[in-house]
Amino acid sequence: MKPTEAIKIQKEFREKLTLEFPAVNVKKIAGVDVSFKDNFSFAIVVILSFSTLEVLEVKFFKRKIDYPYIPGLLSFREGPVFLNAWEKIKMEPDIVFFDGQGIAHPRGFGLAAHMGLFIEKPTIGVAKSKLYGVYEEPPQESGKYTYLYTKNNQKIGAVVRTVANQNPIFVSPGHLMDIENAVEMTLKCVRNHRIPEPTRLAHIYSQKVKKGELKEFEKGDQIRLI
DNA sequence: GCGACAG
DNA sequence: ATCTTGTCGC
Repeated sequence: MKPTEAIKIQKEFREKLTLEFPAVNVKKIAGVDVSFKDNFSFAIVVILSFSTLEVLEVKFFKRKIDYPYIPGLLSFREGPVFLNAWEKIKMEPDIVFFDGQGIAHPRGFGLAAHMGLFIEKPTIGVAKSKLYGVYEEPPQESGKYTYLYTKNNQKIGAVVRTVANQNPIFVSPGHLMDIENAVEMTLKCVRNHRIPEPTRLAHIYSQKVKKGELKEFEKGDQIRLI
């Protein structure tokens, strides 16, 4: 697909986003990440308990890379392989965290927003750096944050300090989500690292998968002696 | 034209 | 993202 065509699709589908979080009781959440090696991409989906952050299920999918990295078009590179892995998940998470932007995007349609429409689930974008928007540096204390705005002063996300004196992360809602809930839920997933658990674990697992060091599993699979 | 630019 | 080991710092 040509970039101009992909951009047209983003402008068309952003209209379908719902930036409101349905009042659901969040029990299980998911973290997604994609890694690359040679000519292959490896997508990982990790299911966690929202209250304990315990890992309940891990599934992955490998396929050839068929799209280049183009700023603003990340979902066309990582989306397909993610959807392949998503189909393997047996549990049904209430929220899905992605390693990238939600609506904090040039056309308001980043990876988390795009995938949210596909899977019809509330999604949140958690990026390590900014793609689009203007903001003021948040205070150095953990848990503090400032907002991300478009050039027209429209609020599109938050710049969150998850760990004191460490670089902030960029949080923005995808689909079926709002900024306040996105920030609140993201902070609840932070343990002792800058990156919240869903995305952090997905990243660790995806690194192991491409090295052939990870086996998929789901709760109950654990083999134990005794 | 110049700078910015998720992963 | 990836190419890559040890090393400085909280």
